[in-house]
Amino acid sequence: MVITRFAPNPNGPLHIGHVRAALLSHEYARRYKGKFILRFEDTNPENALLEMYELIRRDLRWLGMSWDEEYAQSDRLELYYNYAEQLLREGKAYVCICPIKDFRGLRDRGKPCPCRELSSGEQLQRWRLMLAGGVAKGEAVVRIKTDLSHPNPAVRDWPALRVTTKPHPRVGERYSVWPLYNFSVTIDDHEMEITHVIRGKEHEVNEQRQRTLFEHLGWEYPTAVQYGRLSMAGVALSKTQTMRGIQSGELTGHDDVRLGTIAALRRRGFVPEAIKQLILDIGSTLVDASLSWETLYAYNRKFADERANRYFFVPNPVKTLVHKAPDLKQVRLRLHPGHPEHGERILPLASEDDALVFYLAGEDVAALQEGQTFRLKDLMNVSLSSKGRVVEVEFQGLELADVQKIQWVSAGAVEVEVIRPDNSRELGIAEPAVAGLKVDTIVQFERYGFVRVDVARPKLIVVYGHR
RNA sequence: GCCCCUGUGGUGUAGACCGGUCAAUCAUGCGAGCCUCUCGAGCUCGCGACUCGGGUUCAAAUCCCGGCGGGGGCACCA
Repeated sequence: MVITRFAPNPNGPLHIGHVRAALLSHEYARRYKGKFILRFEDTNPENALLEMYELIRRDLRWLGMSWDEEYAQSDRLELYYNYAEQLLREGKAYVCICPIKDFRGLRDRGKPCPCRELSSGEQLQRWRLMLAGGVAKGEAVVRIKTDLSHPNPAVRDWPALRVTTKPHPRVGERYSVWPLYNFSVTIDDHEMEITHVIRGKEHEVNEQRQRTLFEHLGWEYPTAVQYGRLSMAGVALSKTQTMRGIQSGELTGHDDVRLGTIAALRRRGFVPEAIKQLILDIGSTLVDASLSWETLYAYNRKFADERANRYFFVPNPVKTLVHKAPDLKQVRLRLHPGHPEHGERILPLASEDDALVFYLAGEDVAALQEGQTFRLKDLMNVSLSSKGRVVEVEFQGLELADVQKIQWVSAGAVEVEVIRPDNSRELGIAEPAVAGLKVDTIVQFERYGFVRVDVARPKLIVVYGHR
């Protein structure tokens, strides 16, 4: 049976790069009717954050993933201790108390450090002292013995467990000896009977380290698949940078629209199917890929266009008077041009003296020439008389004409604030029907773009997704 | 510096393991047109690539060597 896992460090929000590991692993397990495991790799009490566990689960669920088992490595310390002790007893690991500089000097020359030569009895003694809290942070580390002539110094006698005294957000001060990444991964991948490990190529050296431990324990290494780095134009994906930005207040949170986090993408109205499809299409080549926003938009449009109802939104509105128009009170339009079953919306018309009153987008007005005929979309043709502080136009007819069509707002305008992808704000007004929109709804503002309702009350705030 | 990986159109990919069917797939992008009362969607046509040099071979995108380019790692982080 195929068993895969996604093993995030709960030290920050998931971004599109992490999702690649998760989605590929999940998809592989599901495709072969196997098992998918979620495992929190929270063995560094220094940076694990309690709120991230649920945030990560939420992102995974949102993307349509489900897991058959869930673990947190912070619950499994005794297990790691048992293996550490076994390795020390069998002479396959040792407790090193050398200053790190000295150790590296020896390692780089392929020489053993004095600790490596001690008997297993002495190793166990040191180990018990570590466990009992008799060793300060940084004073001792358990190392796995490897071939000291390995061509890559980075894999020689790598560290497996260390002392860390900071309380862990989940298990508090119960432990002061914590396993390091390569150690706990190896133990868990074997204990959980993982058959396929899918991960980024930054783990290439780690894989070599982990293989040495699998050999010591007589275990078989799972099938490993690696993929290259994923970057997005103009987006910092790094967790540390993200967390720093949030702490300094430069970013509004883990869902700041400028970020490439899943939370940010969700906020901008990307649908999970689009993200999933894109990631699966990118696949798992070892070459680094730089994703363009255009591609992400294209994937999202495929889904969003079908679902999103249409509304008129007018940024930077300019008051416009239509003279000689018939006395119309309202117009009724479809919510979605291709889906009559979505229903209709009503746009009431305002009048002032003998004229109908509209609001048009400032940019649209600026582009119009005097005398030019254009169409208030779905309503009437008009021609521009003059552009003052108020724009004056003259009614030309109701029948559809082959002229430019622009959206408009008349009576009952609703104020809308749009959060742009660079986190700047654009203000405008929309037709009254938007007042009933619920948070999270994705709609299309015609000729403007797809937006997602971020806040419904008291003021309507939407986040811009894309054209 | 040392260890390792990788190079197909603007972008993302298929093909490479098992050389010929590849004058190279699909998507996106861009251009033209059709359609649609959106600058959105849909449809049609078009543009655009095997990093370079050598070698092996009847035959190389595919195998080998070298150059150049890109990336990762060299943490008592994950």
